[in-house]
Amino acid sequence: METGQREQQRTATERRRHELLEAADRVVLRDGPEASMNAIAAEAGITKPILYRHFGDKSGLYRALAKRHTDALLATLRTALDSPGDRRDRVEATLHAYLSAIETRPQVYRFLMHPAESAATDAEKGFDVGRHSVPLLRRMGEDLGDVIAERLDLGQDSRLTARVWGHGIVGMMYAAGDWWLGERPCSRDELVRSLAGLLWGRLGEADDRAGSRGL
Amino acid sequence: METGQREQQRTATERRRHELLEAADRVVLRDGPEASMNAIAAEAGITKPILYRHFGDKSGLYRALAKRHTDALLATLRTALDSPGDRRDRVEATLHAYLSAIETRPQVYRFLMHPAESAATDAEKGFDVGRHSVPLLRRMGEDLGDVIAERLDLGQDSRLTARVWGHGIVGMMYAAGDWWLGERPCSRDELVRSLAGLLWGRLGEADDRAGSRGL
DNA sequence: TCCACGTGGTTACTTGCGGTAACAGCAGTC
DNA sequence: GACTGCTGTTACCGCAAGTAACCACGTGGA
Repeated sequence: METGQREQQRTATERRRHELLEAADRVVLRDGPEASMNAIAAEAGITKPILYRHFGDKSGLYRALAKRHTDALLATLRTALDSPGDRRDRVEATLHAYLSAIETRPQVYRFLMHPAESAATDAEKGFDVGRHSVPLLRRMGEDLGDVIAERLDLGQDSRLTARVWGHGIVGMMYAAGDWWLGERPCSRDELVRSLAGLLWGRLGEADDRAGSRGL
Repeated sequence: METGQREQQRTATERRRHELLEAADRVVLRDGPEASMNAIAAEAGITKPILYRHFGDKSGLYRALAKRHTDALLATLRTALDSPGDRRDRVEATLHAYLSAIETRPQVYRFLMHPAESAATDAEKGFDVGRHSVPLLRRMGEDLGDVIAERLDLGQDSRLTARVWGHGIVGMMYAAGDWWLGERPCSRDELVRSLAGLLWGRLGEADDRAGSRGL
């Protein structure tokens, strides 16, 4: 009755990798993205070279870490995007989901958004400039663009418009969220409603202030 | 007939500082934000300690550098915001100004947006968390929020709504611009029109695609 | 039984960068 | 002439990324 020994063997290295990622996670969430490889190795109870065997270099480790959190966040947003209600309800639910995520785990958020990356480590230098790690913002923008494209009819150039909007809306959510997280100028609900109002065209409808030259 | 010697003396250090910034600029634009202090010093024809005397530390130098470019960009945007035409014309002109700026000098843009910062160098640690350098995105958001607040009447909570919109619109411009700069999926004009359409409420008005569950 | 070998682990090193200490030349000023 | 304040230097510290060389041990043939 072989208890799948060879299969355990096969996945042993993956499980080890997973454990190392858990340790790295703990350290990064405690010390921020500038956590040293030494510190991470120590947290995992081992020494540096093993980390390098598993992840190549620091940015490799960070990419693996970022991927986990990014996948989780994207899944959450997808769920919100499929919530019941009309279109505006869905949009507001998605904004809520995003803001709630960054609010409850700000360290994760900081790590994902400001990884202090570098990449372009000579190897791919001059090869694919600017294509460094396809970070969270891009992936969210692409995903939202896909959803918009498949659900909305935007006339001619519909696909392109959907992508533009995907990235634009994600950016709006990002910058407003980042600012809000730092200053906390209002409740989450107020923020969501203001942003939804913006997306629903209140900017075009608003009255000029008396005496101003108009925006 | 003193030729204002003491005044020249007074500004001599500032002029030196300016020269050093010029050199730093050249190196950063060539090597990216990870340019070393040694490299910058060499470009300026001097050695490291002088840089440190002038700017304190690396992030000090980077802040000085960023401030110059940020001020310039903000002035450009202000001008566009004051251009003739109706509100939508102004918004489109501003989007054009921004995209044109990042298009013509992408290295400057990358440097400003992804400075790979760190700050919190023990001194202010635990003091003013997250207030690290007030980067470009924040300043643009604040500025736009001010302009909106002074020119538009947004009902109750007008000031707050204006700030939210300022940051939101800037973020939209940023993320869409970043994506566009990397992929170049369309002309600048098409991008501007798509974004303006988004801001003018086309998202709320668009039809659901046949057979989809609706966004 | 012994040997080869992959695998998880270590110590000890190199390289390079941010940052600093200590010192030297050279104005102008009391 | 001594003092001050600027220019600049060489030479160093500390630390983090990344690597080389080596160790221990369980397994699987010959």
